[in-house]
Amino acid sequence: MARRPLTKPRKQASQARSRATVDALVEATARILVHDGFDKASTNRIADMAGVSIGSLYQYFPSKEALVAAVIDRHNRQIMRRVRTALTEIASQPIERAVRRLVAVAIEAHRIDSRLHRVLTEQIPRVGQLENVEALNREGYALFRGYLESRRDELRIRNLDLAAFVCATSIEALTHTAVLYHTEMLRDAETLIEETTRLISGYLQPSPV
Amino acid sequence: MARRPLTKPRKQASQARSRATVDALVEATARILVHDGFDKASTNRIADMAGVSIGSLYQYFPSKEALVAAVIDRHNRQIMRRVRTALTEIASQPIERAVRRLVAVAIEAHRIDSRLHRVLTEQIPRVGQLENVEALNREGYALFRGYLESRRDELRIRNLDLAAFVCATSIEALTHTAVLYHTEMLRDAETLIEETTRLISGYLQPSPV
DNA sequence: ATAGAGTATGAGCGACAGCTCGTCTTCCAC
DNA sequence: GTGGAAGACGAGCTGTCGCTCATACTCTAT
Repeated sequence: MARRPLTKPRKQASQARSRATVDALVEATARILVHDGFDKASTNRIADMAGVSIGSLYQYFPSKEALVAAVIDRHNRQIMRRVRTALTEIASQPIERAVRRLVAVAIEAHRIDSRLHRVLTEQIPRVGQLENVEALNREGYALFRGYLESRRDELRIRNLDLAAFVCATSIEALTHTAVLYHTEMLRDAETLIEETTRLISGYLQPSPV
Repeated sequence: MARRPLTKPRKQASQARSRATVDALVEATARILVHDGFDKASTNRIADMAGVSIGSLYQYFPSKEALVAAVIDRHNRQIMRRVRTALTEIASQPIERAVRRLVAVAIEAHRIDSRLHRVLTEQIPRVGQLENVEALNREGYALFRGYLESRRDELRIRNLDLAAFVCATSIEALTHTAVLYHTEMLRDAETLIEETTRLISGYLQPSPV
C-alpha cells in the first residue's frame, strides 16, 4: 500500500484573521469536492476559491490530503453530535421505540449535506482517514452496545458485541444506500424506517411465544 | 462533477501475441493496484510491470481508467458467476436454508482476492464504473427477488422489491464489512453466518404464532 | 517470397500538480 | 510608537503524469 501523506495541520492559527483564512480554505475545499470531485481539487484552485494565496494555504495545511481530512473531520463532528444526542435520548426507551428513533436519526444524519457526504465516503480511503472513521464507528458501536447492555434481559442474543455489529452495520448500510443511491425511497421514508425497525428489533427481541 | 474518462477498449486484440499483451497489462494493473494503490499506478509503471511498452498499452487501452475498468470487470465476472450458481442452487430450498447458503456464498465471494476487492471497492467511484456495479447489484436483486416471488406465500412482507432491497443490502454490508475490516470474525465464520441468517429469515418469515 | 495488416517500441511533449521561499503587510505587547 | 511575531503573498521550481507518433518488427494469407 502507498504511504499516506501527512494530514496533520501545520501550525495553529491564533489570530482572528488567520482563523478566518483556515475556515475559508476548509469551506472552499468542501465546495470544490462537491462540484468537481477530489481529482480536480488542486491546492491552487482551493486557494483561489478561498480567496487566499497558495502560500497561506501551506502555512496551515501541509498537503491537499490535510485539507480533505479537515473537511471530513468537520463533517463527522456534525454527524456524531446528532448521533450522540439521539443515543442519550433513547437510553430509557424500550427496544422497538429506540430502534425506530435511531433509524430515523441515521437517515437524517446521512442527509446532512448528502452530496458532500457522498464524495467524502468515496474519497476517505485515499486520504488515510479510514482509521479515524473507524474510531467514530467504534464510538457508535460502543454507545449502542451500552444501550443494549441496559436492556440485556429483553434480548435474545447474549453476545452483545456481535449484536451491536450486526445492528449498526445493517442500519448504516440501509440508510446510507437509500439516501445516496435510492433517493426515491425517501419520498416515503416512513416505510423505510418501519421496515428497518422490524428487521432490527425482530432480530434483537425473542420472538413472542 | 468531473467528466469521466473513456473506459472502452481501443481496439480488439486478434492475434495470440496481442491477447497475451492485453492479459499481461490487466494482470499488471491488478498487481499494482493491490501493492501500491490507484494513485501510484501510473500507466508507465503498469506497462513496465507488464513487460510491455507504453505505446502498446495505448494500442489497447485509451486511458488508465480503462485498464482499471478491465480489472473491475474481470473481478466482477468471477463474483457474479459464484452468485448466479448459488441462486440457482437454492431455487427450490426453503427460506432459512436458502438464506444460510446465500450468506455463506456472499462471504466466499468477498474473499475472492479480497485485497484486490478492497482496492476496487474504494476506487470504483473514480473510474466511473459505479453504474456497471449498480447493474450487477440490480441483477443480484432481480435474481433474489425471483426467489422471493417463488416463496411468496411463506413471506410476511408483500412488497418484494423492498424486501429484496433490505435483505441484499444487509447481507452485502455485513459480509463486506466482516471480510474487509473485521477479519477476526471469520475465524468463527459459522457464528457470523448463523446470525446473519437469523436476521434475514426472521425478517422475511412471519413470526411463529 | 512478399505485401500489408497487426503488433510493438520508447523518446519525449505538453500540461499541470504539489509545494517552497523570499518578500511584503498587519497585528499586538510594551 | 515601534519592533518583532504572525500572517499573507505569488512567481516559479521540480517532478510526474498521461499520452502521441514516427519508426520498426512479426505474423498470415496469398
